Amino acid sequence: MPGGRPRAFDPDVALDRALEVFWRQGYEGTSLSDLTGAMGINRPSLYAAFGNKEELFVKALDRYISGPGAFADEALAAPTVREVVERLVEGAIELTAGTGTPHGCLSVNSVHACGPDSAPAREAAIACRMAGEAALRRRFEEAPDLPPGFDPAVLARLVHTVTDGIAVQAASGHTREELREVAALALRTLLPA
Amino acid sequence: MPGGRPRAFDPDVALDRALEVFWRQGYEGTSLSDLTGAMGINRPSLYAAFGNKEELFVKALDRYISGPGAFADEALAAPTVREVVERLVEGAIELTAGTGTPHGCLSVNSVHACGPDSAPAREAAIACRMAGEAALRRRFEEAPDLPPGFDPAVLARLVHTVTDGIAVQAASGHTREELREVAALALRTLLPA
DNA sequence: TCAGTTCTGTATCGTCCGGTATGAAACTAG
DNA sequence: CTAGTTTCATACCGGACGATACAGAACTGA
Repeated sequence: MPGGRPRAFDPDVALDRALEVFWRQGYEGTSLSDLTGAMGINRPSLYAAFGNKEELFVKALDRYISGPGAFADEALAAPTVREVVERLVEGAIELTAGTGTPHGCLSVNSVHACGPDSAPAREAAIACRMAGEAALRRRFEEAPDLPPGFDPAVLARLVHTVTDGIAVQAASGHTREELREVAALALRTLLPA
Repeated sequence: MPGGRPRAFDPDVALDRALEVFWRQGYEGTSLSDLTGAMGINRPSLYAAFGNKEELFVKALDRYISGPGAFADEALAAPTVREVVERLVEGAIELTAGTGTPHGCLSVNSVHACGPDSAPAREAAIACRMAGEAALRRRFEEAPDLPPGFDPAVLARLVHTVTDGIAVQAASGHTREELREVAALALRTLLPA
């Protein structure tokens, strides 16, 4: 029972590099050469470690959700409905228009990978999005401070719609400060303090 | 001075077919074979009539704006700020989640075509979006009924953010009815009647 | 030392990509 | 009918795509 030749790269950092490329260029806009170049490995190593382009994307998406996108789950623990929404919106702005990371949202981006060969990546992104929206709805359903006349499911969908819109605006060049103004107006009209 | 062999296809119809393909599959997800197949013409005819893939996309985007997307300009003529917003949001829902057309928004979709070869298409989409947002801002700047405490530029950006979000939601499978509930909540909190 | 195993590097596979050369077909003007 | 012009249809271009075969290198256990 042997050990074999050891890996010359760290799969975790390689996956982080892959995530960064998918985030910046989208699933359809990213080639294997882009990936191997950024990951610092060659093709057979990529296939041995991550399967293929689709599986690598799914792994990168998981890492995106549990890394840069972790604020979304954490926000649900905030004590009030307003704070939950506030932290979600602010987190979305930081995620999609912050410094040091590509502009836009990997998940929103991947929803728009609708070419014939991109169905698996697209469906993985949609599944993530549905799960996030369902969690937000459940949070509102159990909220004693939900304002009267607010349907939990509709509010969750509206918040999700606004964060999606923020991601699109960030991807098309709006700055963090511009989006903060938008978020402030949305918050003060939707849930006056 | 001659006439030459007459065209065997109607360029307007062919452009509409191309628009439909770009709308459904995105710029990066659409190949020339997809286009020629849907347009019912062959490659040299496409190049002679429309230039190349990029130029064809820009022409299709123009048609999208002046056709299915014409509600956006028309909405600006509504008498009140609230009606302008109402018509924009309802038009966005109909455009992106209506029947008989692909789900999602061509312009929002194209913002996410961020591969190395898609820069021209992406920039054309962004230019369209900026022009639309600027027109909305000017409409609000000249509105006597703008509620106090509302910055015209920020309101325009927020409305645009919501319509962008609606497009993303539609692209990821939400129905027209679900989005109507979202729009109703957004409207009644943002601009109470 | 050497068989057994795993990874690396190169070179390549077949396919599809966007784009075009070429020649026949279909028209107009004389 | 012919010359000139434009479009159509086929067949093809070089290159990039995602994915892999293969051989040598680097390790473990005996």
